[in-house]
Amino acid sequence: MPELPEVETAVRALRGPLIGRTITGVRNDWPRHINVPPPDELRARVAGRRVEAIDRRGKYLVFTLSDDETLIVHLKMTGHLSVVSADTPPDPYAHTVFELDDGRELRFRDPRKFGRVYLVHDPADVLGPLGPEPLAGEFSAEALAERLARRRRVLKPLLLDQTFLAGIGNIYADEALFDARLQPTRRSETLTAEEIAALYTAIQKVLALGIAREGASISTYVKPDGQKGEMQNEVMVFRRTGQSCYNCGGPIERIVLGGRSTHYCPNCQK
DNA sequence: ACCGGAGCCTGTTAGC
DNA sequence: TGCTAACAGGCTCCGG
Repeated sequence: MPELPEVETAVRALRGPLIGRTITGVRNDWPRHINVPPPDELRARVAGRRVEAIDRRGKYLVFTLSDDETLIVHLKMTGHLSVVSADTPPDPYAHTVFELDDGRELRFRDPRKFGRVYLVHDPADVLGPLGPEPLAGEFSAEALAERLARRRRVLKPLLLDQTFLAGIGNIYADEALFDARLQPTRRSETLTAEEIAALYTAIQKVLALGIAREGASISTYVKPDGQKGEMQNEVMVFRRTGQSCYNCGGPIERIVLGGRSTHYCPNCQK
């Protein structure tokens, strides 16, 4: 469920309680939650390591540990990270738990079990295939145009392709396309220079707004402290099927593209 | 290169 | 109200 703004919100909230802490142990009741290495090896390599930095790349959380170890977490659909006292009642959905040296623990709650944990020496082993960060300074409208020129794809699935751009998911793809006034079914090679500029601006705008509002609590997403974000109040089309477009008053439509629900205004988006 | 469909999981929601 | 089917903010693999 979490996309770039939700993951960024989690990263910012976790730095305070985690940076400087030492991980003393790992519990796991669903081995497939740990992608690499095998759970026993991960436990051995993580124990005694200190959390030195927490960053985000696309939808991944990246924990830089001491001794050249990097812990990477992807929340997928229902993942949630929180730091709580170790005597907090156990959570049956917290399939992977990192015990800390201050009597607290980092819980990776994940009812659908799609999330994954990685421990690597080289973060590129996991993050290598990702496309550019949409909010990074070096990502320009020209860079977007250049990447678009190399693809011939329907816009919506292209925006969801993490090797094209990192971090956009279903909410922010629909919202960016509405803001750019582009039909989700438009093909990437048909965009004019003006439309590419509008898409570039729209992507930056909706992602920045999502971060400012600390994520969209439309389904199950909550911040690490359990509180809801505010981005759900700013959504123009996502899951507004049948409701009135805030721009023209016409009904928002829902179609399926690339197997994903897609919401748009057929009147405003061309 | 790109597209559609199945699969991974389980909880919630929509519809009859 | 109750049951069932559809749906879910992600991503990978496979065949065409």
